[in-house]
Amino acid sequence: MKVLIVDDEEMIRAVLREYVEFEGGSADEAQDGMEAVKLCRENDYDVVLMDVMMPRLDGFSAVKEIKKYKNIPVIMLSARGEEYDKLFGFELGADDYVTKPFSPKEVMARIHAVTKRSAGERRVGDVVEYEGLKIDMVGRSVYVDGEKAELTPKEYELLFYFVRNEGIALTREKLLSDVWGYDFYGDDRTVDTHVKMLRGNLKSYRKFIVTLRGLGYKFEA
Amino acid sequence: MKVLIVDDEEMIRAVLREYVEFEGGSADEAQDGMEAVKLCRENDYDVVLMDVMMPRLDGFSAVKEIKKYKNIPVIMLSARGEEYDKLFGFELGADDYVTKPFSPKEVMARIHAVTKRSAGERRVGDVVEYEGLKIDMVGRSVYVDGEKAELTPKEYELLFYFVRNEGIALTREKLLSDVWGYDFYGDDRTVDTHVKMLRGNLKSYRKFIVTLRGLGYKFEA
DNA sequence: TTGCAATATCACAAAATTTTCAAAAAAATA
DNA sequence: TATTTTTTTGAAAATTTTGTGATATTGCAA
Repeated sequence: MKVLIVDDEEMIRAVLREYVEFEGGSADEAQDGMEAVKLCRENDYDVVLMDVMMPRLDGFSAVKEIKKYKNIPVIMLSARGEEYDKLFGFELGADDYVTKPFSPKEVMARIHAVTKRSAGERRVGDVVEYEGLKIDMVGRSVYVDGEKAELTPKEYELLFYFVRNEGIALTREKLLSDVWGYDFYGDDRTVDTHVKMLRGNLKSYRKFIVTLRGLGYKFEA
Repeated sequence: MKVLIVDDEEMIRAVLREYVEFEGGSADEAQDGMEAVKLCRENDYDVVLMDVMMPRLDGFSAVKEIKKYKNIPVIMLSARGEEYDKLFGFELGADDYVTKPFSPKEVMARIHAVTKRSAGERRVGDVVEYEGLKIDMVGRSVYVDGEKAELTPKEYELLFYFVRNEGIALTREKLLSDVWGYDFYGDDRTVDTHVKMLRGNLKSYRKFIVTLRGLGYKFEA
């Protein structure tokens, strides 16, 4: 497995490289987006780990550039809570993201996930349709029977998260920690309210969001 | 939740302990790495908060030592500016780090994050099938001859517990303590009622839940 | 700053679930 | 077979959980 690690902090690169090599992979390093683009043009990588905040060319722009000519899975580093929102604002093709601070163990798990993703699993960049419900995660738009649904940012995030975890039972805690952020300290029932609003906007397709009594919710088409 | 707080400053230990206990957890304290290693050998903690700079045995060495024989999540507490130290800690098996001065709220959030993370690593068997009985623990759904069975939360939990302990004789006491919780104060016969309901929902596959007279029940396929 | 939209909290009614309990049924025992 | 023990069952009471509307708070742009 060949990995490209893009981060301006040498220590982070070193730690990630160590983990990749420990598992028998090899890694190249780039200090910024410009270098990353250049290396990707010259080499074939199985996956790119890309920091967001970097000098010269930032992670978002680098991904955009790389994806123009090569379809390599990209995992973004950083993008916490609020930045998660921005992630969708850009027209990028990141396949996954990891919030800092991350444990290298977690990063490795994501690498394995994106490199051998099974056919049925969803990626951030997919456009999916369930009956008359069309969801475009890159364009950040949702259509209900052909009509554009105006969702709030949280509603988009929640829906996208549901879709990426189709068929999986999700507790309120899991939703709060993954959609709101691991440092969200608040009421469980906040989830309920947002589910209510989201369901309202999905009109007849509210049925896809199933209540799992005593547990939480699940997206099921 | 049981936490081990390792720091040579008594003030810091006290503050952290207060927050842990406020949230219903309990905390032990160690003044240095040596003490921490000793306590970890003797007790089971859910998470360790470990300072880096300490007399006798520093935080890194302590983590290294502890991780040799126990896989406990460790959060490093490091002073600002110790950039190198943070990452070195990661390499040695720290699961997260917090820079001083930290807000107790932040520390608590990280505690929740790492404890959830290690708990989530346990793989719940994906989908199992016994003849026409299909059980999907991840999706929290059960199918009887292709038709979805609508179970109540306790019925799901009970069934999943049975399946995870296939072929093992389970007393009512054991079931109550594991499925209902060790703090359940109530009638033994409650189990019977739930077994009845569950059997009813499993239709012809009720046969898998075997009554062990004078003992309890067993799931046997 | 104000005003506005988005987000979060809360309380309560409605709905669903869990528990209790006692009678009936079944199994074991003598 | 009669007796005892244990399990099954049904039904009501008690409890928990969810959906929703009202309200408070936050964040942000003008």
